[in-house]
Amino acid sequence: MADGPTINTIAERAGVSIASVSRVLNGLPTRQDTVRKVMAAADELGYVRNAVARSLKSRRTHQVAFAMADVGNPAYLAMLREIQPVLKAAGYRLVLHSTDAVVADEIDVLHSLGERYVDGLIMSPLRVTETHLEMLAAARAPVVIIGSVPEGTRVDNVRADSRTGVRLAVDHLYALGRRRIAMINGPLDTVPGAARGSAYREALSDLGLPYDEDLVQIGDFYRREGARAVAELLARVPDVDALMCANDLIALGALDVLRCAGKRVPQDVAVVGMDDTDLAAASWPSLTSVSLGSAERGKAAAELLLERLRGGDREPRLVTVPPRLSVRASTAGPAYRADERGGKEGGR
Amino acid sequence: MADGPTINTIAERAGVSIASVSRVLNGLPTRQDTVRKVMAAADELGYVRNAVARSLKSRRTHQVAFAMADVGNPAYLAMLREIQPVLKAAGYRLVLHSTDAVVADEIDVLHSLGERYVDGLIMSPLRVTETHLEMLAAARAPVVIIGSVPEGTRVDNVRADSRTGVRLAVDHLYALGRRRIAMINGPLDTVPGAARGSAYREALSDLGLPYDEDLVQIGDFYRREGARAVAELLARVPDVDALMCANDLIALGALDVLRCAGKRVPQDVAVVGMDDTDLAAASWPSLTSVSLGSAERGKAAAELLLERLRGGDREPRLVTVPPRLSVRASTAGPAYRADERGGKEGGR
DNA sequence: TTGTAAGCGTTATCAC
DNA sequence: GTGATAACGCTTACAA
Repeated sequence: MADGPTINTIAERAGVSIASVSRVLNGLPTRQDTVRKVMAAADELGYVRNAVARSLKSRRTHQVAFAMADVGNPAYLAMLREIQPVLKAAGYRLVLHSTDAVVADEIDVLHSLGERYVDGLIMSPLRVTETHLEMLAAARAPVVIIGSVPEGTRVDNVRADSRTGVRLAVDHLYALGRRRIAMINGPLDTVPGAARGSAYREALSDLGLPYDEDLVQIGDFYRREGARAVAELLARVPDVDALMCANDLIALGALDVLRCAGKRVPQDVAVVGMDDTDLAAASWPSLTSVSLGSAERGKAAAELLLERLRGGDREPRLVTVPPRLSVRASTAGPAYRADERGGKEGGR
Repeated sequence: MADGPTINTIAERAGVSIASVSRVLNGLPTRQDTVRKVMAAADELGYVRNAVARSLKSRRTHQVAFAMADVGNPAYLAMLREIQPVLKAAGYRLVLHSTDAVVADEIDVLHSLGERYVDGLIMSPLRVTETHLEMLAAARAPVVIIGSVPEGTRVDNVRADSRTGVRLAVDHLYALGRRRIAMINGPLDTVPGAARGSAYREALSDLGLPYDEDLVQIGDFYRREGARAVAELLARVPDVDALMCANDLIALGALDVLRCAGKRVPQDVAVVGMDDTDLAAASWPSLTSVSLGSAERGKAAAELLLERLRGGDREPRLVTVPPRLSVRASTAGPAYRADERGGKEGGR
């Protein structure tokens, strides 16, 4: 692990100036003879360009940061899976931050943009505070936010349409004859929690169903929390006939509890998840889920950022990705059709 | 997005030299008055240290790369989930590479270590070639390999014990009375494929069972490939009574096919997966799976690397993580006990 | 305690 | 074409 060779080392060995070395290395017009000498020296020394020095000079790091709320959530991983190859193809490295949905950590990431160790940032905050907005406005590098930001925020923004998404699900449940449709949500002070909660209310009202507070249970976006929430709900409303869960993890928790409680899914209680993650296709019964287009959002975000990095000094853009309902056994059963499975996975 | 302030800007504004600014910023002994002036100027200007310039000077980037074979494989994600916080706590950023198990990409990553954009690398190659070994030997920064490397390779190495892992599974199946235990494996030229294949053979022989080539089916480590492999196997050996699958994705594919074929799991065919990913707990029937300690391996790798980065110029170390069998419904059913579920998930 | 100046490894602008 | 030389933004002797 000795000190690597620099252009100085090469220059000495090749008997030319560092300027010439740099020229050769960058393919600028140079006499053939010089080229040969430099290349030979570089080869022999096993020279590799120092990325840090280049960055200092060029003011570009060829790195992009992706700050996700939670490395454990398959929905964010789906984004990551799309972001990674897009950036890679464009010659950018990916710096991964996990903020664990802690606001302070997100602010940290935003602040650290000033350190200029990345050329841009894709961030998917669970909550958007005043501080977020201030820092966004002052950001010294382009940022793309995945998730809704307040109107008028001057930032590239990719969002899901959870309103339509929830409506797809609720309409589906309604069409199946369900009338006591409960909502198991995450914290209401999160962006998705708030959006999905109000979308549920709206969807019910559009169907002419009453909004019944007893049918709403707030937990958190984890499986165990979901299970707990559903247990509470069941105790309170034993005759619930459908669960609209704010994400797939909650829905899996719901399945656990329903099974324990001896409820049949979907005969007694139909269950819908959101995000349409790999888990939805793998679970039993396989889970009907609303895809909010995590993958597409990731891809769109990466592309917006690249565009910006390529110098586009355009107006901030808003991309909205349409939702899609994947109907599976947890609502459409009991007949289970094998061909509904196996369509979602991809990776090893 | 104007040019940010530098220590020069601050120095001017505070009426001191850049050296003083640097001193204050680094907490070196300085007169109170100077400290105040510098801090005030820095505050007003919204100064943030330039990480690139610091790195060039200090020769440390405070970045570590993790090169994983496949962002889509939950086993690698489990590693990532452990690696991330360990590095973060130590003040390192995580640069994520996905090599898609392409050897050339892995070599690229190894090569790019010479660019010195990271202080170290954790890599989990699916195949280990001569080139890998050469580049490892010549690497200009510390590397930790997750996965087996040949004896004598001078590199920190964290490995799973797939031999014991496979044995746990095969013994379990044997104890359940299964005698026609098939192996559904991935490519034999991969590190895990080779290890798991020979471990299967050994486990059988130790149990006094014959090794029957008909019972071995090679596919790939994906769900769909797993399904295909199992379909072929079933056509050839209809009376197989147990499937030892080389990973959970393959096992999920197996479940798909068995269901289609009208086989009951586990009554007709018992199924065991490997890696014990989240999917194993979520699937139906829930999947008995051998944990090879992905999470622990990730953590161990991160810790080894940090130790090395902190200057330990010690001998290369080998850490082996013990496997653990998680018995679930796909072998122990049909009785399904709800408390077997919900124990594995964690993230949102 | 403070300022001057020399790097860190590049790229890029000059004269020659 | 090529070689000095000056940045890029920072840290750190060394002098004052």
